[in-house]
Amino acid sequence: MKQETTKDRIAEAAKQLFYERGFEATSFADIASEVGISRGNFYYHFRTKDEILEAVIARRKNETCSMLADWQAEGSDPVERITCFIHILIANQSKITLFGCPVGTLVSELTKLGHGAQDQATSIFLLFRGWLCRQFEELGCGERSNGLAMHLLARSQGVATLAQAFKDPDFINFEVEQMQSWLQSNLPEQL
Amino acid sequence: MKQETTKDRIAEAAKQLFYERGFEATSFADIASEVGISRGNFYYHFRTKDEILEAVIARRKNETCSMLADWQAEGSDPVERITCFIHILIANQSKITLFGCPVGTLVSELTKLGHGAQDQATSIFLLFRGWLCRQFEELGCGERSNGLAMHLLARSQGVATLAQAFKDPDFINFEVEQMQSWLQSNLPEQL
DNA sequence: CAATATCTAGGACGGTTGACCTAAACCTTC
DNA sequence: GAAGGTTTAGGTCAACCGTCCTAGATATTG
Repeated sequence: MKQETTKDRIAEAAKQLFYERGFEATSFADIASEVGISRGNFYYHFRTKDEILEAVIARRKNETCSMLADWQAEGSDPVERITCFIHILIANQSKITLFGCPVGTLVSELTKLGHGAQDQATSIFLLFRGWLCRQFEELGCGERSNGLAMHLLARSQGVATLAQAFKDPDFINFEVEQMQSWLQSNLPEQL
Repeated sequence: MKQETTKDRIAEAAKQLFYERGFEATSFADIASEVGISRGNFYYHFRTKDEILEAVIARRKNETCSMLADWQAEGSDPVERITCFIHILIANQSKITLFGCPVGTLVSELTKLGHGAQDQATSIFLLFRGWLCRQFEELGCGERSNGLAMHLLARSQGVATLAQAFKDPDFINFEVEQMQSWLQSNLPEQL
């Protein structure tokens, strides 16, 4: 692995700030001061704000890919793997309570801004959807697989939105349990 | 009823624009040109942007209140009333596909901005939650009522978020059906 | 050490924003 | 139709935005 470049540090800081404050509300100056560099230097690495956004989305996509690959390796059972997905909500509980889902809120903002990068952001959702779909197929859910994947994705989004709105991390625990029992009761072949 | 004042027209236009483009991304000039008045006149009616935001939220709260009251009047059966709630998703299908849920996206943006009006916006969610909770209580769900209300609210939010992300209005129909069958299978006393 | 490529700092630019002010136009009600 | 409050139009302001430029610092290589 290469050493962490300044460009990486900028992208990482931007990722965090876009998540916490939103894309539009985050200025060059905000990111620069967060990284501890001047705005001019900043401009050397990224010429436009859209370039930063692209880098941030690419970063999130890479992280998602490797996370999904990890889960694929860990659990031999698709049910276990899907459980891994459900548990992101708990792993990121406090951040979600403060800022919602990083992907969902970004997609929503970009859509409202009419920003061209909306599709790129949505493609992160597509990664999850495709991966989940494959898990359900492996479980023998057949044609229903894609619908089940979307359903699970939607449930997660709803939980994140309400947890943020009501500033209630416990709601996440509550709903995660329900999602897991839903998963058990939706398998095609019961024991 | 009083005649529609300029102040009302401004608030209505702001409500629409805040929904479609977001609060931060909407400027005074945008609203003024939408209403067809000058920025100066605009400032006469609302001194600050926060004042407009308050008016917009108050407007949404009033609309929500009267909508809930209407549902209370129409359906004598709590199940029918809850069905009314679920069907907002279909009634606003195309707008939701374009801009998401007006309440959810606003709350999320205000939270990220650290805006003081976040609680006011969340109180719209509270109206729905309280009303739904009362319906479930009337159905005899007892202590579970609040959890069921939150669950339904979360489901709706998730559906709105994904429908917007994937620009897929049909997903709304698909999930609405599921929510209705969920409702039927969660009643305390089956026939 | 010299030469070159890479990185950094900080200032300057047009443009837009929310906010504010003043003067004119529009109603009332005597 | 005069007086006085209400509404409107449009200009001004400082602050900030994304963008761009240049000169100096630092690192790399011959």
